[in-house]
Amino acid sequence: MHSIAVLALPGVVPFDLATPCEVFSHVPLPDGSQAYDVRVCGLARHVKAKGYDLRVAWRLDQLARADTIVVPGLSDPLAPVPPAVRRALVAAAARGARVVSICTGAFVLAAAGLLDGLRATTHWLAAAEFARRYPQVDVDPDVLFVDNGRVFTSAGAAAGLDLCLHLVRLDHGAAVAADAARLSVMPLQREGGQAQFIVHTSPPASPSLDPLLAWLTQHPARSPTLTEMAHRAGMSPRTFSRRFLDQTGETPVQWLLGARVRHAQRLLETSSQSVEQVASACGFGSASAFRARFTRVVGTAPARYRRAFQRVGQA
DNA sequence: AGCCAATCCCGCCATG
DNA sequence: GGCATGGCGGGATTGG
Repeated sequence: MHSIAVLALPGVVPFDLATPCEVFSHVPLPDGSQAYDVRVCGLARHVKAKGYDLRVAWRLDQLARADTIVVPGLSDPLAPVPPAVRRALVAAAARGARVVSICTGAFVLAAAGLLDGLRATTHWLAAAEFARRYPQVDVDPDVLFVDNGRVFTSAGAAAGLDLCLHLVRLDHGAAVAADAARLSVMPLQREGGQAQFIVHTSPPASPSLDPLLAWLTQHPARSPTLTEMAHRAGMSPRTFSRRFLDQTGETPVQWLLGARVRHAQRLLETSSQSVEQVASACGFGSASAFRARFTRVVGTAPARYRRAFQRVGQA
């Protein structure tokens, strides 16, 4: 089983600590077993966290055996990193372990020199200070996370969730990741997702679906057939269907419908267009088809959804 | 609700 | 043999 060590240093942000623990602890594989063994480790048994204290079960030696090491954010990112922690992180990276930071955890990775010459991200409020302290790191505060192959960094707290799900997808495929995302009630890819994270691993040898997905999200009213989409992606329809399922966890038409409904939700929330106008703006041929589809996916009819959302918005 | 035509999806299998 | 591709057929889904 893939082992994950989550590093709880003094001043750890509980939210960032909880994110990898929760996500990786609930990844059921098709055979019913759990995909990951998660262990929280610290320098000492007692760890002072932001807001409350923790008692952790494991020590720093876990970093020597874990396949993946996650470093959550610290409430004081400028706090000096103990030499023992730096050494353990360097050794782990040297033996090929995957190293991941959430939020200001990037400061710890940078202090260990693991981000030198790489692109990285951190919480946007800390990005300027980060750039000042570590000019050898190329920091980009405008993405959810950065994938450097063995080293991963994510922006503010919620982006840690995106990154954890990204790792599940790398390890076990989009279908398992989609299940994990559903357990977290979290979209596997956020709206407009491709531009929000950066992957710096070697480019895929085969043609990618990313340009097509970007084009589809930019033209929500188009209704391309599967054959058209396949042609646009440069593959045969049969191969396109397979690759699409592998990469997104959904079939092409399922994904397209989901994207349309998400777009419709946003229009209902932010515009005053009629339901009929929203329907056609989202590529539905008729308002009745739109209403039926929307209701099935969201659980609420479009007009009711808008009223409910506007009440929440005023509160 | 139900009908129909179009389209999609996915197992199967031949091919390279 | 393993592997990805892509054509085919028919049961499932979708849209009108």
